[in-house]
Amino acid sequence: MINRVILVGRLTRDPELRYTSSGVAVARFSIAVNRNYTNQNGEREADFINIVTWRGLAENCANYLRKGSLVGVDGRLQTGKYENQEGRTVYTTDVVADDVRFLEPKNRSESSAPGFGGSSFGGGSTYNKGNKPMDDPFADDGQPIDISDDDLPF
Amino acid sequence: MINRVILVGRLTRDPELRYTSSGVAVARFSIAVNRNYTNQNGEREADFINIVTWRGLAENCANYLRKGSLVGVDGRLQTGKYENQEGRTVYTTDVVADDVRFLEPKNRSESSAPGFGGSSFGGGSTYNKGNKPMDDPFADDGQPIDISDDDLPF
Amino acid sequence: MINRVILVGRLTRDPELRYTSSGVAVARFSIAVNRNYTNQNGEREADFINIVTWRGLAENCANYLRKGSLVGVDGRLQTGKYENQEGRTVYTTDVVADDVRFLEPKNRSESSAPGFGGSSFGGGSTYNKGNKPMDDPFADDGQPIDISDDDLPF
Amino acid sequence: MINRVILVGRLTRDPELRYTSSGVAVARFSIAVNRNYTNQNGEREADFINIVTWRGLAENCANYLRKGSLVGVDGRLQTGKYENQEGRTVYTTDVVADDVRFLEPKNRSESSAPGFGGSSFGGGSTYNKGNKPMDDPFADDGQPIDISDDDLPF
DNA sequence: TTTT
DNA sequence: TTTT
Repeated sequence: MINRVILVGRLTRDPELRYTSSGVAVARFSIAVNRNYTNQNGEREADFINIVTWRGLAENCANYLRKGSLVGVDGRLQTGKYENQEGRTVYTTDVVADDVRFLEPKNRSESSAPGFGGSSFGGGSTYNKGNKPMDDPFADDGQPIDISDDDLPF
Repeated sequence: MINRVILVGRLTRDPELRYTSSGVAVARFSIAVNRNYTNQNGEREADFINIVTWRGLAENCANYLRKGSLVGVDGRLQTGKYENQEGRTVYTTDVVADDVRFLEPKNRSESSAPGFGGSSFGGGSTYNKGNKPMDDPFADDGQPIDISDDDLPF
Repeated sequence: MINRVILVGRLTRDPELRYTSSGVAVARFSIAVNRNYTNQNGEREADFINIVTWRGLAENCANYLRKGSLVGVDGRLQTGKYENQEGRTVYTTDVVADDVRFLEPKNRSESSAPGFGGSSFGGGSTYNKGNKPMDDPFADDGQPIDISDDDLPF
Repeated sequence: MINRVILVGRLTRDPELRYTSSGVAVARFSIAVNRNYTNQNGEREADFINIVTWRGLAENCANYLRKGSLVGVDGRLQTGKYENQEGRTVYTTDVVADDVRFLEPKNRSESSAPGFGGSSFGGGSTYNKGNKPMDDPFADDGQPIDISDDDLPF
């Protein structure tokens, strides 16, 4: 059925990259999405949403995103549950991203995220085995960086 | 910031209608959104998402929706937390709906949801105090019922 | 960049199926999306939006959808232009669908769309060459039919 | 029915502000939304989408956005038609924005958009007659500027 | 467990 | 009529 989520927000921490036992990359991070109003105390609140990305997109996120990075996320809501230490069921809600866009100009990222842009795009990754040319994410034009995973079958 | 969720799914239970201490209606329900694939066991899984609606929309949902009703939801993700009985922090994620659309023809709903259509649209509600005519939600054309809270062109 | 459109509406005519010179299926249709308010004359207006689908999804749409079918569409906006007979530039805006969901129970479709459900799902199609089992679109539970194209690389 | 569009793109020109005969502000502009792939010639194409905003949001867009500004748009598709000079029917598709977010840090906008931030927020406007404090769009934190027309929690 |  |  229709299940679509689109968010713009900032990473609350660096992405965490893992690999499944079968070698598939998974990156997790959380973004703060500021609400468009201030509360009774004049404070701007935020919603904190967990993002999960897979495979090439996961590796790109891990390589290029840092705490504070502004991103656009296009994905789906996914719920789950597990038992915690006390045997209580904990319910989870994540956004599984189909696409993550880096919405900051290159220079800002470089200055504000030390050690950020060191690795080449997809370096050390199993990504981009296909026949399409890999775009340079730090293109000459200062436009938002595309870290899509569009070309892959799943 | 941008925070948008669009879902189509079925209510897992009847909506629960409450009123805040200041008299504002709030309806809560959960919808099952079937995933578009089957898992390893050939089963179709679903995501179960909590929906919150306010004011006139809440009352309309309470009046017209029942367990099993097919709806379209347009809203925003909202996260929160509270302390449970053991003093553990529980994190919550809900969709606060701006709009809920009833996606079933009148007749199906009547037969499958006994006692469903009894009350008049918005009856007993503070809704529709404005000057626009209230549409009959069970229109003559079998088209989806609109139970929006936003009756203005802009 | 982020470009996402989600619509629920009814087909204004049967889908039109074509094939590109390289054999790729394309289906086009238009849906009417009723606005959630009535105009000054008490009429409910609609927006009429052109939908384009490709490959397996195109064939499924052509096989299963008819004028009047209620669908959910998840896709992207795509603009283009061409020269008309008088040499004037005509600008076009379409939604290229990633996913189309059939939002009607099996029985309603059969009665209201004569000749509709005759062919088997994907019959005569090049779709589903992959290794995933094909779901019966007319499942036993009256739930909306999934005609996704998820498993394909583009 | 469900009709939702979310876009991130850059203005192709300065917004054009008009007022209806009854004094309602309308701003129009077009944004370029880059596609997430390059075409056969290695070029990155874009979709060019017309945005319409009303009232306070229109005035904020006119005050704060310029050609090249990066924005997030949350709105609905609206189609129309008119007769051109030769009596031909021209079909139009616009996005009527519920919300527009300015996705650039303050400093970048200042340097790249000369004369941009001169007027005070909503200056000369009928907007913000309500009782909520107006947020400074150029806040101290470099966060994206909120130029919403919906300042209420629900 | 929260960003700017 | 197209942005970076």
